[in-house]
Amino acid sequence: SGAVSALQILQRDPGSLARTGVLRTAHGAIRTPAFVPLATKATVKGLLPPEVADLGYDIVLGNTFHLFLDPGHERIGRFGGLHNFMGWSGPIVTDSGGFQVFSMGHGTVADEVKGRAPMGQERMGKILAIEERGVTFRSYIDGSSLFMGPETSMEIQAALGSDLVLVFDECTPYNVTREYTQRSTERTHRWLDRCLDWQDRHGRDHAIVYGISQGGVHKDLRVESTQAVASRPVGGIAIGGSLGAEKAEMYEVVEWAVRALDGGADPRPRHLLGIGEVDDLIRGVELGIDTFDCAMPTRLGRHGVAVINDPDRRWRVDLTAGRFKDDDGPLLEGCPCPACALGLSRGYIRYLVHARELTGMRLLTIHNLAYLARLMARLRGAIAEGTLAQTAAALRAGELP
RNA sequence: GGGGGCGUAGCUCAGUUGGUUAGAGCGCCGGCCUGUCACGCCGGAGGUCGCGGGUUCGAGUCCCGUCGCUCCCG
Repeated sequence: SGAVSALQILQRDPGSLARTGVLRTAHGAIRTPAFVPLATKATVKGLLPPEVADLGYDIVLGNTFHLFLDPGHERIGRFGGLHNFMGWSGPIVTDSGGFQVFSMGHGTVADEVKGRAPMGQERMGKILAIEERGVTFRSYIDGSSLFMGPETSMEIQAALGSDLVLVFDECTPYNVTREYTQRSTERTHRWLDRCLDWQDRHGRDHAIVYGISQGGVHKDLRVESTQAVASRPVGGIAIGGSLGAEKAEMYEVVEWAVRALDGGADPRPRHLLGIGEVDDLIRGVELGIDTFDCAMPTRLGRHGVAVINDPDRRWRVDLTAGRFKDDDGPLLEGCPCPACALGLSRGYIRYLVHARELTGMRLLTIHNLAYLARLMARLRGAIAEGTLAQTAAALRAGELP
């Protein structure tokens, strides 16, 4: 289709579906492919906006569901919108709240895929009903019963003033029947139309509305869903829902979705929801993804895990392990990030994390985000220079300091 | 000198009228975290219940002695 796209593609990689460009929004441009740090509750936990920008990030992600519960979108609206409220002048993407419907019922993605019960006691029983009109759930703030539907989500995101708006969807779980996935996906499409109707009547012109592809891990459903989303006047396409239990399966599902977009030629921006491990970002870029978001670098950082160039250990080192108590070596040899530049030892950082000092969480959050920012910058540069294949191979081998 | 209290896991403590493989929190060790409810989740190791006797079918629980700590009065 000849859809107008906010994404200006500057270079395509001849050997893959990858592309690099600039995604223009009312609050500035995003260099793509890009990783988007999470500012779920109006802050990248532990960091100030200038620090996030200085690490090389153009955009952050806020969460409709959480900000709706507290402090409320109307209050944020009175503060002039989320940009003004949190002091971030760059682009903001807001997740619609659809994923929270999933997590309130199933816990984390890893738990659901592995068939484990949700972690914690408070996770279950929060979803009261998922119906055609929307979702009724119990507030974790005060226990009250609240409702969110497509129109609610759009209204909240409008009040927040987000630049990239994600439509309200149901994130389909892995452990459900094909029939459930199909019915859920079709309902998500009807919700998409309601979101677009709302946008036509009340929306801000400069907001870029992303539809969300569902269909789970079923090829026909995934392709149909992606094409259904792309056939609507959406400004971007996000890939969501269950992507499978293993990475190989996930890459396959993502490729089905991207190839369903005019064989990968659709110029509109594509976002891969919730993915952010190092090898997944590399492959995602090769599969033509423009933006990613993920809790991994920031959440793991707060839990004492650093992202490092160690492919054999899932790119991680868990500093809370006792063996680091007396480790006077650097977090990552040769790392140019602001945290590593201080010359602090693994032993010190382990101690801070263990003592639950905020500085420990900050240092690892900064390091992890800096690592992913460098990774994405390398990938963008490689696509522009036509060296993606070699660069991706080097990055997979752990050659990024 | 007289009287009271306490000694249970590395730490702080629970242990019902004596009843089966002695618990918790924290710490320790290991695993986990992919559209985030920051300070989380799961699992594991670890104690001859200060020591010595006694009563009892059975004692961390009762009795005696002893050692240590602590409080009050002289």
